[in-house]
Amino acid sequence: MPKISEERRQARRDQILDASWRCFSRRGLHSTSMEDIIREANLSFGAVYLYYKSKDELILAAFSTAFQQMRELLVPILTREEAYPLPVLVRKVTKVITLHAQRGKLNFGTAFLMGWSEAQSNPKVKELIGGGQELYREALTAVVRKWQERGDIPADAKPGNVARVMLSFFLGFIVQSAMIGGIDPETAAKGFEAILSSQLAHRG
Amino acid sequence: MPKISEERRQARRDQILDASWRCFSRRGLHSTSMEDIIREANLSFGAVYLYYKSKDELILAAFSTAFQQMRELLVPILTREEAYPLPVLVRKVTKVITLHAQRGKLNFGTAFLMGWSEAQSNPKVKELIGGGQELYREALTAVVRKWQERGDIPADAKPGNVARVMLSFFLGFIVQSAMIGGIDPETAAKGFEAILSSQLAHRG
Amino acid sequence: MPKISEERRQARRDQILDASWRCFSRRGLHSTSMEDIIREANLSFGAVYLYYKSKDELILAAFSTAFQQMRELLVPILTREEAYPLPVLVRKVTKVITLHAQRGKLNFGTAFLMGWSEAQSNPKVKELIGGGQELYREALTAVVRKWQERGDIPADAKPGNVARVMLSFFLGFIVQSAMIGGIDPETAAKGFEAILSSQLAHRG
Amino acid sequence: MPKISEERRQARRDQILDASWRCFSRRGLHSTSMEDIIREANLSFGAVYLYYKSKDELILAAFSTAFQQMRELLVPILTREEAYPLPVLVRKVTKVITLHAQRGKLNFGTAFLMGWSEAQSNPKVKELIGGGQELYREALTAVVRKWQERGDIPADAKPGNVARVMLSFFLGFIVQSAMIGGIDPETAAKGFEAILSSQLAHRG
DNA sequence: GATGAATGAGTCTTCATTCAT
DNA sequence: AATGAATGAAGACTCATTCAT
Repeated sequence: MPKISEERRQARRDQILDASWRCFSRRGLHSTSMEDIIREANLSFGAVYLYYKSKDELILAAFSTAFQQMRELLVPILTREEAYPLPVLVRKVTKVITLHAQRGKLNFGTAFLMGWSEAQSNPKVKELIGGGQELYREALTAVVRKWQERGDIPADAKPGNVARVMLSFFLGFIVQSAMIGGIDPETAAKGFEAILSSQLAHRG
Repeated sequence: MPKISEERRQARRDQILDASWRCFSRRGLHSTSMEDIIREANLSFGAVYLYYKSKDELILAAFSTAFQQMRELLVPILTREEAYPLPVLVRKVTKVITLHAQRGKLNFGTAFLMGWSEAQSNPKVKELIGGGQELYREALTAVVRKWQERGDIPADAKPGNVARVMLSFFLGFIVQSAMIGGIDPETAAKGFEAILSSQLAHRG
Repeated sequence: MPKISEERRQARRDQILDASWRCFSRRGLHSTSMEDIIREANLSFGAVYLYYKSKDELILAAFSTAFQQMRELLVPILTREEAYPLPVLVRKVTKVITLHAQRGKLNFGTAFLMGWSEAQSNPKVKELIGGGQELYREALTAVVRKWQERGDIPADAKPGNVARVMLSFFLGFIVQSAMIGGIDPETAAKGFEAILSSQLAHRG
Repeated sequence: MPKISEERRQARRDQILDASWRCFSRRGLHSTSMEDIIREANLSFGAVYLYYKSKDELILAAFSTAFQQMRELLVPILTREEAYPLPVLVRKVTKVITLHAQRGKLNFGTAFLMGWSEAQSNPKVKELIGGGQELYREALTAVVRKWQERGDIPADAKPGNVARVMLSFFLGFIVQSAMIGGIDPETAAKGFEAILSSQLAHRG
């Protein structure tokens, strides 16, 4: 039985993860040494290893919580009984992304880019993040079906295709925000409205 | 004046970059050691350092050429005198991305994710890739203007907003392809067509 | 004056030493961490350090008791008023070694090898074990003298020489048993009997 | 193809092994750090890892060569066409052990004790050393058979038993020499002669 | 130009020991 | 007396880079 409370234990874990993200967003995943994190967290070497068995486990936990936090904000928006119309959905989802990305002093948007990159050579990270994206894709497919039911979208369209386009846009919103900026929820919603009002379909 | 011909010199540089990408796509940027690359290229330590002063320089060159190659394929599509209609544009651009990503045996899609991640902590890479994205955004803005001129899109819409949405989509297409797949040019084009045919705008 | 009874104190010390030997025989002296021992003994870090000031002290105590236990079994055999004849002595001593080595589930034979090795770089252990061996050598010398007195061995032989041969054999019996096996008290006694019955002396 | 000659490569490996043994005999196997060895060999960190992949591999090589060297000296003595009489064999074998143990400044006798101890928790070392001991036991069995053929030893004795006794003695000679000394080839031979001249057999 | 052995600072991780509770 | 979280020095090993040949 631990001497410290589960609460305190969780606080320590959070303290370490927070320090990790401050370091990661400054120097990247692999240029951040355990010593960097340890100093940033004001802990000792041994203390960190008391809570995370290895740097790999720490990295996985860092992504896990970061992605989990955002998922908790997004799921209610995506699974709402009455689906939001497309521009509203775009505005709400990108707002969550933007807010989440600017939590505290650090830019969390970079976390996503790091995660996707890490996933290319780290199977556990790939499973973690890939699983999340598949969940979003399914949720978006359900939204598109609701749009079809109420006649917003042609009934003969494949909802999966539209969901894929929407997911691509949201993922790309993250990339564009982190890389060159100049895009925000309002911009994005307006852009989509213009596309929706277009006569382009007749010329495709 | 170099003792070997410029031609031969360029061949060696390409040989090193090819080997680098084979390694990078297998193990990631930072888990790949110079020795990995050197062995993959069948060269000696000294030889590689004769062509690239450091690993950082090699990484920069690797991204530079990789992104340059794709840009050469995309620019003609984006700057065409008569702008392609949106679904056609989507199909053509995603096709280039897909083909470029599957060049040779290695998955080049991962290269983008690695680049974006590296950019977060490597200013030179950020400038290189960010500059490219801004170029694409400008080119897309020009395309949107043409759409407006011919009445495809409402004249009062800001072309930059639509360009941002399109760029987001293309970037996200890369992410989704590399992370969970299940998306291809046809899927993407069909998804956009469904959105264009929608009545959603009236409910936003 | 200790707050817990001396009896209880000794029980705790034994509990720790037993756990130590279980660990040592599994993983060796230096691959066993204090935590291994603490977990094996079902105690806390602080508890162990209450009884042994350091790992070195614990190691010394572990060897001390292990060698002490065997000495208590061997001394009566070696100091018997009427010395056992050589083959009988061999059988009795090796039997004690064998039994002691297989006490409980763990192979105690390895304890000797570990002790000798540790002695090479740990003066206190060297003194402890070396002192014991010198005692055995003296006891064996006394036995040989008795053999001479009753005419078993030539009177002009140096008893110390014979004692040294016998001690070597016993020590080597431990080594051979632990390393490759295939030797037991009966084998050993039979081997010695064959040597004793030989005509080899006349050809030396 | 290596730039340095195989000869030079071997010299480096020997240089490292020599330094290792100087360290091992001073501080023991596990209290010797790679840095100790590196300093002793006047090399750099990387250089040692160029020749031995890990500390474990270095330890294995150290034992392998140490035991190999002695085996090359002992085998001719043990496999001689006309078997040496027992006291002569004892004198010759123990002389080799003694000389080998005092090669250079360091006491190689400790190497054996370290090896046996290490073998208890290191399967590769156990196989290496155990295999060697089995070889010696077989060679000694062959010697005993020759003794029987020429009538030195009773024909009905099992040669394996006598060989086991002899092997035990030789192994124990190493232990006794390293631990308390006071034994040398002459002492050992004299002790055996006394035993061979005894009347003990009749009282066993 | 080309080679690859050598360098050594830097990395992750372990573990004996302490001390506030 | 007892606990176990915390400490931090020390260990094995890696790897970008250099330079004698």
